[in-house]
Amino acid sequence: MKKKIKLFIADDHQMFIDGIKSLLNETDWIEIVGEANNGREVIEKMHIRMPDVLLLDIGMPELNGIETTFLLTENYPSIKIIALTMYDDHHRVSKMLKAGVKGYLLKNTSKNELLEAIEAVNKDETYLSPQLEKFALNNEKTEDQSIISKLTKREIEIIKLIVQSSTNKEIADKLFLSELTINTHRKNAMRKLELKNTASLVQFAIENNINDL
Amino acid sequence: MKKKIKLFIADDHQMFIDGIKSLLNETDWIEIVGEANNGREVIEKMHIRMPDVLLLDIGMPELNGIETTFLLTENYPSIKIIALTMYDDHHRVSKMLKAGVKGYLLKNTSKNELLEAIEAVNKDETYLSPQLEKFALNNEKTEDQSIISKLTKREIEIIKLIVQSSTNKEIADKLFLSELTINTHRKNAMRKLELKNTASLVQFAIENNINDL
DNA sequence: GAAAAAATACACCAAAAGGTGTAATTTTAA
DNA sequence: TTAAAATTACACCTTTTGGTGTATTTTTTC
Repeated sequence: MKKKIKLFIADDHQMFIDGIKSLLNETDWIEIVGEANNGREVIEKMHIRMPDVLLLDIGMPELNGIETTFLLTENYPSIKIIALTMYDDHHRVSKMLKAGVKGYLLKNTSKNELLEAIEAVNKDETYLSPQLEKFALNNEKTEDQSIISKLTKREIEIIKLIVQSSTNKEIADKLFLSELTINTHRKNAMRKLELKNTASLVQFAIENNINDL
Repeated sequence: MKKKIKLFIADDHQMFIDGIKSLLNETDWIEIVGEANNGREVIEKMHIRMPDVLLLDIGMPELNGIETTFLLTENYPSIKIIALTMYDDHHRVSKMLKAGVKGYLLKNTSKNELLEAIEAVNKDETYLSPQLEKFALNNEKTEDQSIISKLTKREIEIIKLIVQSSTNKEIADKLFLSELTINTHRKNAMRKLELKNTASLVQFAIENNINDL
């Protein structure tokens, strides 16, 4: 019999962890060596029994997925991380892959896919949820040609402040710029994103996590 | 041996369903008789093998938790529903209890709590996650004194459309009302919520899931 | 069936946002 | 070391939002 794969599970929903544990205990080639409910806890517990594979929910509090991944791959380069997410947030995939994850799974996939993913990343292969693969592919060549990348640094900065309910005047005061300049950036950003008003801009920003860009 | 409790699971994350199934299969007094990934599917599949208890994620697409609960308790008054949620959205608890759920569980609780909840509701008792009980208690007297409950039906309807980036004029056309009326509702809602502009209104609406209210 | 709440609609007016275009300066990258 | 991109700033003008108040009608609730 082949050697068991040592697995660590991190998710802020204990019920989900319990479920996955039970699910994986049905196999004889996976052993669960640890669990955590947030990023900080992962960092703390990881070294106790070093896992081969880490199932990491990227929507956890305290430390988010990207930060945790960076910290972990720095300290434990051999760890294979599978990012778990609820949303089809494909714009994050490349970011997470760059941060060092080997797999990217949506939670609305089935048991079988999970097992496949664990097996694949353990062999140092990359595994993406089928729904995500198409994005990853045209990602190879076009890198990050998402509409967001058209925005300049200043524009993103200003959008963040708009989402925080600041008016142009307030933003201008904060950044020591003319209110007219802020308005120009705001309008330019909206033209690039093809958005028609503040409501859609805020929506867009939240959906696309502009805030942790 | 006591009769097995027949359980139906509804959650939009297949992986979660698979986990819970495996978890519950470890017990000998629960039998899973069905599963679904959205509210509509629950309605369709429910009658095939009538469950005693329904585990219902309230954040599903197609039909949300409250709507699904209403439909189900109307057609199957004997069904015991346990609402599952990720967030500590206590302002929804009373609403869901009124809609007919017998239990309310947060996903960040453990396996044991889940089993306790299933057992309790099957005996027609009410079960709430310990974290929620305090809210339910002062809920008895203060009902739902969340700031949201100050909003009228019309105001909520209009906020939803604002979040969808509609202008007052567009909303007026859609609802066959005067633009001035829409503006009045908008301003009244904002005064009640103590919000100063569209950006904060959209933020608030998204954070508080106004959309499935 | 009276009182209260909600929905409708307006006046009047101020502030903010949004559309289009020009232009000088600064930063970045080829 | 230039060409390109980004940042800053303004003009001119329209539309949309937002604040405060009044008032009539409709719906709910006690």
